[in-house]
Amino acid sequence: MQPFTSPATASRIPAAVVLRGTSSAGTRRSFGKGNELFGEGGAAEYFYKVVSGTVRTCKLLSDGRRQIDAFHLPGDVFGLESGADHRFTAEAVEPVVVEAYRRSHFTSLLHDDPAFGEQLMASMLQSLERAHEHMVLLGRKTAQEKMATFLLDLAERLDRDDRVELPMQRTDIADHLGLTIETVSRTLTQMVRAGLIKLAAAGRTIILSDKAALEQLNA
Amino acid sequence: MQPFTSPATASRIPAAVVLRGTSSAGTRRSFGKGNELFGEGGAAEYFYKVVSGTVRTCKLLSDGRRQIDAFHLPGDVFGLESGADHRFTAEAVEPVVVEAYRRSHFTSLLHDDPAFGEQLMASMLQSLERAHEHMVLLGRKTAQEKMATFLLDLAERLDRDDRVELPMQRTDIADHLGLTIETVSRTLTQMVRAGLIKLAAAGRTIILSDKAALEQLNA
DNA sequence: CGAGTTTTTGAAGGACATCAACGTCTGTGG
DNA sequence: CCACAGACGTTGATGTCCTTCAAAAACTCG
Repeated sequence: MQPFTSPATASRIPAAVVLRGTSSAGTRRSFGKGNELFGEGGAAEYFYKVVSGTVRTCKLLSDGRRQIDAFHLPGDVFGLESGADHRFTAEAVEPVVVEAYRRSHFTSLLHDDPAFGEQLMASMLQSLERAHEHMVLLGRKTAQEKMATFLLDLAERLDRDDRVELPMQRTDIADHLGLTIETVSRTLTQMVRAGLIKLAAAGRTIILSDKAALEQLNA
Repeated sequence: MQPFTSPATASRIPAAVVLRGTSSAGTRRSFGKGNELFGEGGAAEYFYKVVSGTVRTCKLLSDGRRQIDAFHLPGDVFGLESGADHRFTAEAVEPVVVEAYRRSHFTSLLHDDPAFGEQLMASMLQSLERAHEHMVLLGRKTAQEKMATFLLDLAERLDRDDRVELPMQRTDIADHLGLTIETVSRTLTQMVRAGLIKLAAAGRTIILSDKAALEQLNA
């Protein structure tokens, strides 16, 4: 249903975001567009921090329905598990560079490098907050509201004021917002007609022309 | 839209679940049915561990739409925040006893009592996993599937094999599953007719008569 | 340029929501 | 103990937002 896109595009290594406040560095790794960083059920040997690019983490139901629980942008940490196995899949939305940390070092890191431990705690708590926020979106918002929230959030996380370059395609957005690709497309078209946004670069760039209106939809 | 239920019912203090693997204990507190433990936006001075009873944590949209992100049962930890304020509201679904920990002790606890710190980490990671699982439910499951998942999960967490005593009312279930109260009711009725469950005790007890079928719906 | 992929648009249908009324349970006071 | 009021839950009729099915348009990249 959701075939993994072809390997393609080897990735160049861009400006590095290094680990803050600690000396212990992870291993750097690159992944091409569509490649899997780890799969649901696989051993959770490492956890990751995005250096550049975008990662999606998702879960699948037996019949192929997919939920993308988050897109991870540079600086974000993901892949930490309480059990031995990964509970979701992580894939590169676009060419990605990550810093990988051994999970086994996790506990010892916590003790030896309190600063690092706190940073991890903080990023976990942030993930949790995002998850909570996203549950409101999935459970209680309309398609328009979902889209508005998504665009505003992305703009903020990408440090863009009113122009978002989408790293992901419509299918990904749909599976993130709990919609179909058609509804995503239609909702965007409606927003264009309503003057809330403008589409550019083959729909991959979105200009937030009426941010106030979008924020109102954000409820 | 969602009026907080009347105070009522003062709570008796039942068998205690104490903090495992550490000497540092929190402060014990009781809350009556419907009472607020803390509110969205309030200072996050404490975080909590449920001793007995059931707590719901929820978020509200400006127009009153509500999303209950989780029900917390005995042993569960909730209320940890990365920022200074609570990002959601916590209320007692039924009379509740909790153990409250000062958030300010959080960091020091982490250093002084590694066991406690790890336990916290683990419970945060568990929350995160539950959140991910719940996002799949909210974004991609049908009403029937949502209900099946909810019932099976609750049965497991309550250590019940095939009989669930619901601590919460239909409205809470609806706001947890991203449905309306009517759909919750209708879905239960359908399941009764299909022989998957039986209702007892004024609909507050649910007997899982065909667990296999429910698990199939659980996808 | 042309094949494949991604996105958009259209028409029709369905799952769930909304609006409305009725039934049932709980607890309180006569 | 029973009656009654208010809360909670169920059921019915109707509506709508989003999905599904289908096809065309736009874009990508060899």
